[in-house]
Parts: sequence; structure tokens; C-alpha cells
Amino acid sequence: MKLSRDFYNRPTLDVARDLIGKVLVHHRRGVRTSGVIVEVEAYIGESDPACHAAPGPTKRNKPLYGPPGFAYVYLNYGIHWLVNAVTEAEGSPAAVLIRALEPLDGIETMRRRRKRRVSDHDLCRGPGNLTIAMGIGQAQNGEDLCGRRLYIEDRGLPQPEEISWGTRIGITVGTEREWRAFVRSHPSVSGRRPRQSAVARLRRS
DNA sequence: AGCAAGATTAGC
DNA sequence: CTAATCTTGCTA
Repeated sequence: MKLSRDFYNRPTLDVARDLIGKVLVHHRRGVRTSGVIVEVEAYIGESDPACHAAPGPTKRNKPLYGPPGFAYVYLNYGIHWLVNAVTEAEGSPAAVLIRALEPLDGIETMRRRRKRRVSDHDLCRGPGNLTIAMGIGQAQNGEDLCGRRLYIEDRGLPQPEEISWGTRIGITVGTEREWRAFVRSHPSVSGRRPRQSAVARLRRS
């Protein structure tokens, strides 16, 4: 079932938590790609120095101030497109950054879009990688997530048992807020992979 | 008009 | 550890 506008029209940390285990879907050129969300980050309001709304309303962050349930897509480091789901009521700038997916549909298409040859678990590992695999870019900025091309749905998958919270990745300000949610020890979660324990290594050898 | 920095990634 | 790459927002 496709998530409704009401789903996004809630406190951002609640939306972030509930997005874990939901499925991001994109239809493009008749091809459907999708994946289970396993990692997200919340960016909340002008008082959050890491949020793009920190400088107040600008041309770029306009979607953040708009109604909930729309996509905010922007170019990062001049190279990577990152996709967010806008949350909270219109005029309240906040969003959830989608950082990693476990691929479900269209894996062959994803593999073609990614130039590198990687394992399935790495196809949508990292916010810049998943937009490439899903075919999401500038054209999807402002797209209605309650429409038919780009949306998030509940497929009734069991809510992952171990949702961990930690500090957000790759920012230099607002690092004290633990607004990153992820499925613990899931292979598609970005960031440095936790060092294998001595026992795990022995077991593998 | 010029400039510094950025919600990343891959390669050395 | 660092280059790649370009838009935004700030300063002049």
C-alpha cells in the first residue's frame, strides 16, 4: 500500500523510524526499480545547522517548506543526487534523507545504471549510489510521492527488530544529534562496515 | 563577479 | 587521504 500524505505529515523522527522497512519505488521508461529502506537521516528545521533550511528559505530548499509527501532532490558535491522525503506541515521545513536500500525489483536495470560491478547489497548502498541505481535525479525534485512514478509503499514486511540510532554521517555541524536510523548490521547500510570480530574472522577462515 | 564549502564516492 | 565536479549562498 502506497504511503499517504498523512504518513509524511508527522514529526520527522517518527517518519524516519517508520520509513525503515518500507519500499521505495520508481517507475522510469516502463521499468520498475525498488528496494527496502534500511538507512535514513532526519533533517529538521531552521534550527538544525545541518539542514538545508538553516539559512532560511532559498531557491534551492524551497521543497522543504512545501507540503509533506514530496521529493526533495539536490546535487551534492557537484556529483551526487540525494533524495529526501519532505515531512511535517507546509511551512515547517524538514525531510528524511534516504541513505540505503536493499534492492528488490529491477536489479538488472540497477546494475546497468551503476557502472561498477558490485554485489546486490552494494547496488543501493549510500545515498549517491541509490539514486543512480534507481534512476533518480534533478527531474525528480519536487515530485509528488503520492503520485504514480516515485513513491514509498508498505508491503507488509515485518518491521526490522533492530533499528539503531546514531549520529548523522558526512556533516560537520549538528553532529551531536542522533538522527540517523538504520537496520543494525544490515549489509546495505552505508558508512564504514563495522570491523569483524576475532571470532567471526576465525569462523570464516 | 568571485569564492568557499558541501547530507559523497572511488581510487591510490 | 584526496580528487572529482558544480550549484548555492555569501561577500564585495
